[in-house]
Amino acid sequence: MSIASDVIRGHTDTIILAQLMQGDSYGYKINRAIELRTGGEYELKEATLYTAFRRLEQMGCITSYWGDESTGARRRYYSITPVGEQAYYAMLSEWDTSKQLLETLIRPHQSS
Amino acid sequence: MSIASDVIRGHTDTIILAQLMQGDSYGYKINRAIELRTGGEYELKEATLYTAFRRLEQMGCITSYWGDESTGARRRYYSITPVGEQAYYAMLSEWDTSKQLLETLIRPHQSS
DNA sequence: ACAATATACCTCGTCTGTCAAGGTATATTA
DNA sequence: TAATATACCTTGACAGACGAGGTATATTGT
Repeated sequence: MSIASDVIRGHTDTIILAQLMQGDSYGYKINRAIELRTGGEYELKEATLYTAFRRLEQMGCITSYWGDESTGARRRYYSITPVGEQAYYAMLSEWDTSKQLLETLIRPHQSS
Repeated sequence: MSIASDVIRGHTDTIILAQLMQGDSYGYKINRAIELRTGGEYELKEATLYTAFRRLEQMGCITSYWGDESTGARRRYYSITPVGEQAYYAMLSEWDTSKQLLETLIRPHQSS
């Protein structure tokens, strides 16, 4: 993968919450959706993904339940909570702020 | 500080190199310049800053030398190398790519 | 029939970057 | 003479990412 993980780091939660804003989903599908949306350029590592689920659930941002698939592998579905929605909007807002800040700091500049 | 460090994380090196693209400078001054440019919204923690200097020097991106101040505290100046300049441009390019990618992934969207 | 692949979940241990807390030393200002 | 500003530094803890490993079911190819 071409994108350094340190640049994405800290956005994993936002990415997952963005997916869950569309409705309940499960790990594997979320990762496929991410892959699809980025044209195969990016996907979360499984370990990262499931770590994030645990973290988000503990923060009260998501809840989970087992699907009732009668066939195939079992799926654990995740649902975003009101707390999660709030957190999501806050993260979006913070992204906008820090994006501006970074643009200011990393572009060539002169004086001071 | 209002900006979550995890969002900035991974950009420390780029920020420092951007400063050094303007010419040689030293730690304290670089941090003051960052503070100035962001209107006081952001500054690197000292431990982070000096860790980054060590890392960048080891990567061959910067070199350092002691200033010849006859008064006041001694200063260690840093200079960006050709390797560092190349790395800087690569980081800028990666920022553009990952910024696009993130925009795609974190904004509200429908269907998959 | 059997292997390979896809779907789907999970954990453990390591690595890396950040940073709180602590330290040193000199110069200026109150 | 105490506080603040300038200027450097290290240590240890912490958190997030992820490589490597594991389990189990369903489908597809040969």
